[in-house]
Amino acid sequence: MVATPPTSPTQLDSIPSMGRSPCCDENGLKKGPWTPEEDQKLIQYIEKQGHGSWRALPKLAGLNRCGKSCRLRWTNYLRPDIKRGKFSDEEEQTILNLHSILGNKWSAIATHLPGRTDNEIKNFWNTHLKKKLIQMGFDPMTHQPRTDFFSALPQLIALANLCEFVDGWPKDNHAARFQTEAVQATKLQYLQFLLQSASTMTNSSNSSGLGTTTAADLETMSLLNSQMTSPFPTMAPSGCQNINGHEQVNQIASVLFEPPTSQENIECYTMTAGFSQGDNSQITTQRISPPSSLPPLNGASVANQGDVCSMSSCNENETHSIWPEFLLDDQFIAEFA
DNA sequence: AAGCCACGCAACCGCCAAGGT
DNA sequence: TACCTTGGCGGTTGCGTGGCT
Repeated sequence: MVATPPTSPTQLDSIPSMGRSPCCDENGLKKGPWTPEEDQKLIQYIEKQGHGSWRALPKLAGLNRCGKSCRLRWTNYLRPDIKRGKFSDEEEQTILNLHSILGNKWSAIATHLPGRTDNEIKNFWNTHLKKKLIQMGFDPMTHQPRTDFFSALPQLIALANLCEFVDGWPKDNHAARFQTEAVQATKLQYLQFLLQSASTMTNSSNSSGLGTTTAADLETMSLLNSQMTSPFPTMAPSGCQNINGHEQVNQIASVLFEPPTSQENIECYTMTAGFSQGDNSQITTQRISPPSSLPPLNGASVANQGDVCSMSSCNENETHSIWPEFLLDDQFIAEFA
């Protein structure tokens, strides 16, 4: 079988020095971009003899290259089973899922994507997926929502509330649109956070490590991830409904809002997320330990040790205070799914 | 038309682990 | 056991390209 060099000779001829230029030529060995002639020599030799010892190969194949360079050229570019072209949505999703589990183990990830090289996946990650995750508010390394989200959220919400405050004033299109977008972004981030927290819990409770991760675990994580990484949360509530029982729901609250652990009273911060619905209800969250530089919004409260931050539906004008317990019920999930 | 800049990607570098002597 | 060789991996670099001003 003859491998087709992905870059045609004419293309290469027109590109005198693609990629990194030769920085030195230790031992007189050539470095830098491969020419079509070199590619042909390498392909022909490996097809006839196999690569055997990479160190010995260059001499035997008549190439003035080091073995390492030959191996790299073959495995990343000339190998006949390499799949070129854009990554499909399925491949992208696979990379995201595997990266959330394996991290930057590109070679391990590549074993799950036939025809794709670790180098290609790595490049795709660095140029596309990483940015995509960042744009969506996720830390690309941990796949968790960025930890600076809640510290940035109050400003966002304060601005949104400001718009509400001046509701009586004539609102221009920009202000109205900003408020809408702020609310949308808040909703998106919040729901993604919920899902990710659920995913984390599922992962940690069902498996103690990679070696014990079951197919069911992977399936669950994959499901949650696929919901999480969609451009806008249109997920069905089923992902959350997998979490059975009130106790686990309260664990989510713990993860989300980090209840106070000290004996001292801690200032509580009220975040009005403003998830306005047709029935005029809102989702209101209470958060412990606000950024000290920002004043509390909408009526500060004091939380005692053991209090669990709350999130519940309430009417627009209801006084916000510490709720006795966190309740994430199916109604909420369904309401905002 | 020219300059600037961000992006994509091939290729190199340095390190590490495994296997052989 | 220590050293050497080899292959493999992840991080990084730097050039070409295309879009924008």
